[in-house]
Amino acid sequence: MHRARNTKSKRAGGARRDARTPRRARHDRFDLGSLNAPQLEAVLHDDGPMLVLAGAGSGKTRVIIYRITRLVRDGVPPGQILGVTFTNKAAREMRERLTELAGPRGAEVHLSTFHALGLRIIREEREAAGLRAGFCIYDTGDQLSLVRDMMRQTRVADRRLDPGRVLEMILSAKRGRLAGVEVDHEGDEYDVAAAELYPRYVAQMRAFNAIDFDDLILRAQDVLAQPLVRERWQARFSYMLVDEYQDTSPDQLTLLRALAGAKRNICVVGDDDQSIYGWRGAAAGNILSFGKAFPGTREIILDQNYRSTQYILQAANAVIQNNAVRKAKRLWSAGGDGEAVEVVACGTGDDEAAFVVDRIQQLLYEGARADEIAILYRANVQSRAFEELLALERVPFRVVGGQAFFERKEVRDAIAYLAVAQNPLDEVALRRIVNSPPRGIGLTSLERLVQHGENTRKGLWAALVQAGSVDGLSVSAVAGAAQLVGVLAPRARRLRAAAAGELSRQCQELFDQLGLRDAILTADDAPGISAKRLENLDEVVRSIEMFERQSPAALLLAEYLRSSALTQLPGEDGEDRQARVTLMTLHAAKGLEFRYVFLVGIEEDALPHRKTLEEGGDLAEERRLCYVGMTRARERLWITWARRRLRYGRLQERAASRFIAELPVGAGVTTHEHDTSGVSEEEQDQMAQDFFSRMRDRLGIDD
DNA sequence: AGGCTCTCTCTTTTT
DNA sequence: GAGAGAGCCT
Repeated sequence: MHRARNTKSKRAGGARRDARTPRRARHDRFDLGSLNAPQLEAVLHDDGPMLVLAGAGSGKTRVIIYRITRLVRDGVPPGQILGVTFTNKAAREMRERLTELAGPRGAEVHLSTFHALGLRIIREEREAAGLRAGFCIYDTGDQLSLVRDMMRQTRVADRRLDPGRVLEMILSAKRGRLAGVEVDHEGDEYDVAAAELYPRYVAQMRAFNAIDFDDLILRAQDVLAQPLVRERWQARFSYMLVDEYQDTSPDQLTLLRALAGAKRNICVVGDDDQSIYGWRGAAAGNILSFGKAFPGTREIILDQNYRSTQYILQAANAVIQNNAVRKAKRLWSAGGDGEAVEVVACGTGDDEAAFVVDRIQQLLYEGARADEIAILYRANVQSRAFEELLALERVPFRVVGGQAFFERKEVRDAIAYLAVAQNPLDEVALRRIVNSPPRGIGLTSLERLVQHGENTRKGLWAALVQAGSVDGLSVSAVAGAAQLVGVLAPRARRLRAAAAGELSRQCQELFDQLGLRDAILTADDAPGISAKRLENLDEVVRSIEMFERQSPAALLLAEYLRSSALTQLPGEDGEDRQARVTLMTLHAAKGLEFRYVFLVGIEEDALPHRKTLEEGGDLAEERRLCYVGMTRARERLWITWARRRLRYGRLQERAASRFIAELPVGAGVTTHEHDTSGVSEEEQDQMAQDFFSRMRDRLGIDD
């Protein structure tokens, strides 16, 4: 095995990269000879369950694509193959690479997210799933609105309880298919509130003909519990492949088992060391006990890494091996050692930002592209200091994630109008739009209408239709209701029946008639803002057009609404040709790779996050997060922390993360100080060395 | 109904 | 220190 030189020129680095990243090659040609032994074994495996433990950068996706292509080449009808991913993005990527490798037949393979798969089953088995036609899907925002409304209405919890937390409790009871929420501690307001609201939540969802994201999995599971239905679906898919298996929940596993049936041709691919979504229901245990769920499982380990240098892998391995419960594997690479991983102790948060931005500028000066560089952190707030300095220094950058997407009120409103047109029982949507744009129906009037709707058992929409006979409404409210009903009712039927080609036009007309554009223009936002919001509104109509073009004609509106709940509308800067430095959370970075990576703010309370430590959370998951971050780096990795940091408005003393102490300093990892507050270099070095020997002592690690 | 001030908290996030 | 949300005031 040749050892690439560590220090030499960019050219060497470039050539080496080409040689060892065949999986990213532009035109991947089907060539079994390009696979390593375990990869080949996974691709050639015939029938029966298989678990592929794919370490970071081990060519995981490529194995999936190759396996599918191989099955198709061996005569399996592509329509009989089901590939399941977690995100739309992953599904899209897989589709592209598959069509490239397998040709047009690759397009016939079913690739979908878990939730889209659930929806498909529920849609086709709607009655068995206990739903009426035109049912709608509630996203997290809708769920929260519902919980807030319920809290207001029942008064059970009108004090300052966090609706999100109440919702979380309701959902976890629902996931566990419990009859109710248990009141563990007599006095606990949250227990009491959740116990009271749980049955109401279920009843409301039923009344609104709505299901939430969890229901997509749970109801599909219910439907498949019926033998005839199950057999039908089992017959449809003869081979299943599941990506990112470490992120599956127990419910998803149940669904998979039902689909796999007696054939058990199920291949799951994942990495227990990259399980970082335990907090949202993923069961890392799924991957560890896959062999129990499917006896006779063939287990394959992909531990050859094609991404990072030896030093980076050694450092990452050293950290992750401190996790007690994991599948033993150790990433290795045929590449060279590369440059040492640098741990940088900074004086303050400002020093840290200065160091990172300075290094970035140096890299750019040496010819690196900005999009080969990433700054990764635990929590979104940590991006601030880096954003500011990068902006000041005019280094192009983009911040991934945050919220932004969510709060496009005008988009949500427009969609809510369509949702009501489709399903007048959808009261979350109806409440949202009833007074937006303003029609004189304030909170008091709305509550009266809701009450009337409940009393008559006909719902809010019916109450609006007969607003004239509802007690205690103001004249303006009655007029407002009449106006809303007058516009929406006659259009609703035509919208529901609209075929491809007319739906988008009709929506546009509806929006105009409702005065959505005017409302945006009248609102006294800054001119730039209202222009943006108008654009967003147009974007809605455009997305409907897109949908019309690629969908079969029947029930277009209902399908559009459901699919828009499952796929985020495209962000603003989809196509951006300029190379930019990427700033994002460690979570968001999973699955990506960069030539140069800065892991910043690696301090106690931040990387093992305070909350995890306090709330008896999962320290191992924090360590995996660190591992995920480190393994994003191809060539160079910096890990930085600050001794003092301005937080919550005050200067805080900080300690390096315990994960830093787990690094093999001296063996491909170097440390140094970056403190501008006037300490001499010798002192700084001494401090760093002292720090590490103290840390090692404390943790009982040999030098 | 809307705007203002006070108070509280301060992960991660896809579907 | 900053943003969100509740409550109070006009």
